[in-house]
Amino acid sequence: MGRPPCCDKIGVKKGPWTPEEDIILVSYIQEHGPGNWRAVPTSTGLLRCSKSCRLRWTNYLRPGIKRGNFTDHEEKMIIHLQALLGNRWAAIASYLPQRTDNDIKNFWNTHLKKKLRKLQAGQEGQSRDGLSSTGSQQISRGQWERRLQTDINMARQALCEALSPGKPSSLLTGLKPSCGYEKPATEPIYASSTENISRLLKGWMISGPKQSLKNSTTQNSFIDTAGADSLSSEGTPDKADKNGTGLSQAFESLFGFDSFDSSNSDFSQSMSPDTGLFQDESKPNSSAQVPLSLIERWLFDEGAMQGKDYINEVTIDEDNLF
DNA sequence: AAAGTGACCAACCGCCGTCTT
DNA sequence: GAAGACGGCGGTTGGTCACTT
Repeated sequence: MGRPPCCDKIGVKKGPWTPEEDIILVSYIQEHGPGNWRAVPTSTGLLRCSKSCRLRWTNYLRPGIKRGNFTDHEEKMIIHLQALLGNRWAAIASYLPQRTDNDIKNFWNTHLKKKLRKLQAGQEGQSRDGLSSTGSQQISRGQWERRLQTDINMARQALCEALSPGKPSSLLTGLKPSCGYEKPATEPIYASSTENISRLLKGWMISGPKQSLKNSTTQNSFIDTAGADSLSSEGTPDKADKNGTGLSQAFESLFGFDSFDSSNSDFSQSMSPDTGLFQDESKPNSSAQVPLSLIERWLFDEGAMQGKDYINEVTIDEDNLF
């Protein structure tokens, strides 16, 4: 006999999360830390299955998530890593600590696929003119394989050194805080969690807690309901991010902070790994993580690319594109 | 102004390996 | 060892918004 079910199938709510639900989930995790998702619905009263809670946390509420436009740097890394790893979004995301696998996947499907398709179409046009790219792609593939082998070795070495107490490793200096070690003081990773939380609170204020209050008796005392009537009760918080009047009070009430301005709030610091609140929170594959700086160096090795546009060197998996 | 279309993205679904009983 | 739930992952869907006709 296995374990008891995590949640009942009946009575489980689906669809978009309300800001209220977000707050309940965040406050629970603030208290208990992420993990043990099975207990979340029962402990919080959320009518969500544990899977949904975990997904909401990892893809939206988790501290340090960067949203919005991908930088050129990130874009290049994704393209290169996708060519190397395939559609293993979680693995790719492990090299982009501020991005979720879902985000990367969406970005790939909506932007990069098209972009690369266009580029390939352009290349095929060139090929027809007598400029075949097959040879260079084969060379490139060989280079990747050699480099991959090198990186695997380096990762192993880093892991060994990490597991050897009292033996600091230079390789580890570029590792992410999710590995459970002290991050460099200047590194901003996981520092901007307030953006997520403030988004949801702002969204709540915009959309108004009116309807969500109908179904809940918790977490509501701090909400200023003024102006909520003309607004919908559900929806993605950041899509309604227009004003946040009264949010400071709400935030203070919930988390005990004066402000949640993402740039310099106390909350931002409190949610950072240094203060321990989410120290246990981790991304996959942390222990065997290849140091980011090494990967980046490898990814953007000018010499390997011979000064050409690297995208043209990427061997594109047709199955992933079409 | 209304209808049509495409882009974007949050969330669901189903599979698989791991873990617990 | 077997059964079944958990946790994680990748693929896909559906709702919303913006832009075009």
